[in-house]
Amino acid sequence: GLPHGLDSLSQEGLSEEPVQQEKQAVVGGGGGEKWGEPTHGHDHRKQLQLQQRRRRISKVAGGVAGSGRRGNEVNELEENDDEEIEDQEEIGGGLSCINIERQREHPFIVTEPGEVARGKKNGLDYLFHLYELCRDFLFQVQNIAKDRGEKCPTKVTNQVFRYAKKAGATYINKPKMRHYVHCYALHCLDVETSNTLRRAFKERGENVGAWRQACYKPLVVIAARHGWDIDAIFNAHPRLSIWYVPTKLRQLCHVQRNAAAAAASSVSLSAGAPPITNHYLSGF
Amino acid sequence: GLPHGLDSLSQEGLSEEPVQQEKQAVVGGGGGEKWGEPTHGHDHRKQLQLQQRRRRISKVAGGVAGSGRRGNEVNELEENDDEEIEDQEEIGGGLSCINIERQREHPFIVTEPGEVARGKKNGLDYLFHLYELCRDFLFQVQNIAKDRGEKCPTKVTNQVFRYAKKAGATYINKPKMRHYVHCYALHCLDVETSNTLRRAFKERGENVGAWRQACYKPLVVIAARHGWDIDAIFNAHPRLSIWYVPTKLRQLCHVQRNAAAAAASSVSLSAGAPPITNHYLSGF
DNA sequence: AGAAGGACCAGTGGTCCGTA
DNA sequence: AGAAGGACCAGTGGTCCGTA
Repeated sequence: GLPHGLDSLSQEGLSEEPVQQEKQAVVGGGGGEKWGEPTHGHDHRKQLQLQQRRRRISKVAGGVAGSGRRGNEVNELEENDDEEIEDQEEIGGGLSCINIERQREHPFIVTEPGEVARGKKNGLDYLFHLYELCRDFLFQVQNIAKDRGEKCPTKVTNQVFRYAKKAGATYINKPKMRHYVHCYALHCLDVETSNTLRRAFKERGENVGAWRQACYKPLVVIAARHGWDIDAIFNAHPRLSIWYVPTKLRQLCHVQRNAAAAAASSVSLSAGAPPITNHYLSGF
Repeated sequence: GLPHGLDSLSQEGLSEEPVQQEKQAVVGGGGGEKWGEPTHGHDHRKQLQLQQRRRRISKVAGGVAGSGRRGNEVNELEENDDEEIEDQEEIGGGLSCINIERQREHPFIVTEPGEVARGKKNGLDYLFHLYELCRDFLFQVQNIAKDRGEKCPTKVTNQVFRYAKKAGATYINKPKMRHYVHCYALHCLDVETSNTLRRAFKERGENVGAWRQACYKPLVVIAARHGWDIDAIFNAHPRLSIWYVPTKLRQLCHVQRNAAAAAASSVSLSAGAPPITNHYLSGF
């Protein structure tokens, strides 16, 4: 296994207020492995990031709710959905609209296994740790749902992200987690290869985007060994089964399966035919 | 099992045109058990049912599509989604907007196992048969998805209903199928009880709604025997696992579980306490 | 009154693109 | 230029309620 008991690191340019960011310490399951306070971010007061393409009015009400119009057959069961996790403090309410906190997480850099990122960066062990946190949040949402006799999610859904945010884990968000799912998948399915890749890309000084791209190929190789069924591969792994298979990974497996089949059939037609190369996976 | 080779019955007031309603005979899987031409409906030319609360413009484009904005990383893969199942003929296009065909299915009546409904009615064997048809349509959608390397649905989703409609099975629709899922569940899980219930309700001259309501109780009893896990019960059954657990059934199981637990604990407190009665399940 | 189903709607999966 | 994530959008699950 990897060394996970990383040291606390300097929190440069961070934490001007006691942000409630470790409220998820209450999380059940994986529990106590205190994750060495990485260089998060989101504490520095800064210009409010005013992305207002349309700016919906909704303040994202309810919580672990069902969708659609409510049935009224058993309506004695209706509950006013959970505000149990206390509200985040209102942002941008009063006068000081200009100078309000809303900082992003520090960007990831390619780190070796066990290595903690320096400066305003986050390392890959921390990235993978976020996936474990999401898993814990899913477990909590599942327990609440079971307790209430509601539909129980099997995957990390919007509902889980909403729950995580309410619990104070503001550094978890859907676009980020979905972006790196396949990297986490490689880490789960073949740590050796994942670690080797990390070391190689760090040594070469590659950026996170290049490393992320490179994670696809070994996954496709694994898929090939399992009859190209990437869904089955995800579902068979206890930590991976809760994540949706990323669209691009699914497509790559599909393309490669077809390419492999075409190559095989052309070989069977003319025994000396050259293999068909596929350009999606070149560049590693 | 039940006698499924029912005789063809008179098609009173039906079929003025060769409606393409048996196009799903191409369906793979369960195949050939020709289901005795029940008194469907939807052939009689009648006043166009003009439900226009808002009347969306959309003509329900694409088919087995993914949602959201398309990724452009592997965009050579983009396909123009399936119009493979030919379009239904345009309805309400020209002059004769008034006198156009759009009839509903005949209503269900409570029939015994093996009994075919008389007159402009449909029987319960036919109802259950529709669930098998949906299963076949799901298989087809799954095969197409696998073939294309797309996400593969495990349940009867909107996509499957859309596919069924395109395939000409206009008598299949989501509200109907969802409405009677728990009746089909009882039929799957305990045919004996289901058949007994049908005979009893037919004899008493009860309507379909009353029979439908009565199907809940035996299911809750089954759930009690399986630790109240209605999801597990559905998932364990090959024909049932493709259907979402109906909200009301889930709620009833939840309420009954709590009631049973309360009763048990009150018994353990004072051995002679009266059982707590639950009114959701009375009336059977 | 009893029932079939078009149409609606809140919340989903998916990811783009304005932002820093 | 590289990256984080708010916000968007097409299509979903769920079922109401205008209709016959």
